[in-house]
Amino acid sequence: MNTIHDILKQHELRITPIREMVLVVIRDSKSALSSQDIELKLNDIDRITLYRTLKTFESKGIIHKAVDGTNVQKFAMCDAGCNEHIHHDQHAHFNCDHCGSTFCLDSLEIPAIKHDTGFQVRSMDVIMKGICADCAD
Amino acid sequence: MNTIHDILKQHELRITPIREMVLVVIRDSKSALSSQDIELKLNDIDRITLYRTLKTFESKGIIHKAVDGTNVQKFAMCDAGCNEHIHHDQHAHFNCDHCGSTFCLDSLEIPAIKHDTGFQVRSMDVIMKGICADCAD
DNA sequence: GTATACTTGCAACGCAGTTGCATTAAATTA
DNA sequence: TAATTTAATGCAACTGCGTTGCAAGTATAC
Ligand SMILES: [Mn+2]
Ligand SMILES: [Mn+2]
Ligand SMILES: [Zn+2]
Ligand SMILES: [Zn+2]
Repeated sequence: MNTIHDILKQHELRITPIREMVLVVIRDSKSALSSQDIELKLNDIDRITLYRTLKTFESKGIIHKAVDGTNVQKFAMCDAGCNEHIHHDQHAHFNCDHCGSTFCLDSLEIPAIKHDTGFQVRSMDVIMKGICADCAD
Repeated sequence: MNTIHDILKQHELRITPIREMVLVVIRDSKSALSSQDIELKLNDIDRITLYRTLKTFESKGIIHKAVDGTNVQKFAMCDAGCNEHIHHDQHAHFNCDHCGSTFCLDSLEIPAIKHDTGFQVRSMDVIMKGICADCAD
């Protein structure tokens, strides 16, 4: 099993109360979270420390940015296999027009799109917009 | 033919020197432009006026945002058929890792991606990252 | 030409995110 | 367990992109 403690260890990060709390919040969320989302769930966490914590987690392959077309960064857990060197989070993201939540669509297969345009594609992001399952009810 | 003058008229906008200048810059650019990009090409244009001009153009269907995964808005010309009510700019965008330029890939067909996830998809953005044709040389 | 409605320019502001630096705390070692 | 080392934290100040309020200026319609 992968406890929060283990995850931090595995990525060679010091175990601190802030890191544990932040990682718990991200792990237990169904949707990707912004820095502010997390700030609201954790009382009295320092804004700057939180930004730095997120950057650290991202660089270590613990979390990834969920590109959703808004101008606010949102983060979600990475695959188990991600690390400092390799991020393989090639899945689409869904951003709800109604509630603003952003979800990872891990299960969704992104087809390699053909192109003979002279552009060398190295990675791709797919952003879907619409109404999320919760808001559809 | 569609002169700058005509485009503004067709979208029921007053003809002003600033609007003409800004639209010329956007029309003549191969890549999507940020507010700052435009500011640098036009001497002494007021920052705020420029932002408002871009918003106006966007709302009228003259230009559209080129979603490129950066946190800076970039704009490019719309299809001839876009207007106040209908934007149909459903094409991928390419953002160069090397020079940072963003290009519309109008010719590129975006396949409807299958999904049985409970999410109602209304629109989609595709962002490709890599090396652009110019930087590949 | 005059009236009207829209556009422009300036100042001040809001918000997400960053940088510098002193203080504090986790891990290592003895 | 205590000393040492190295990294994390917290505060202040700052940057950059974009917005809002308001007074002055200008394009358009009559
Ligand atoms: Mn994701
Ligand atoms: Mn485009
Ligand atoms: Zn929703
Ligand atoms: Zn390039």
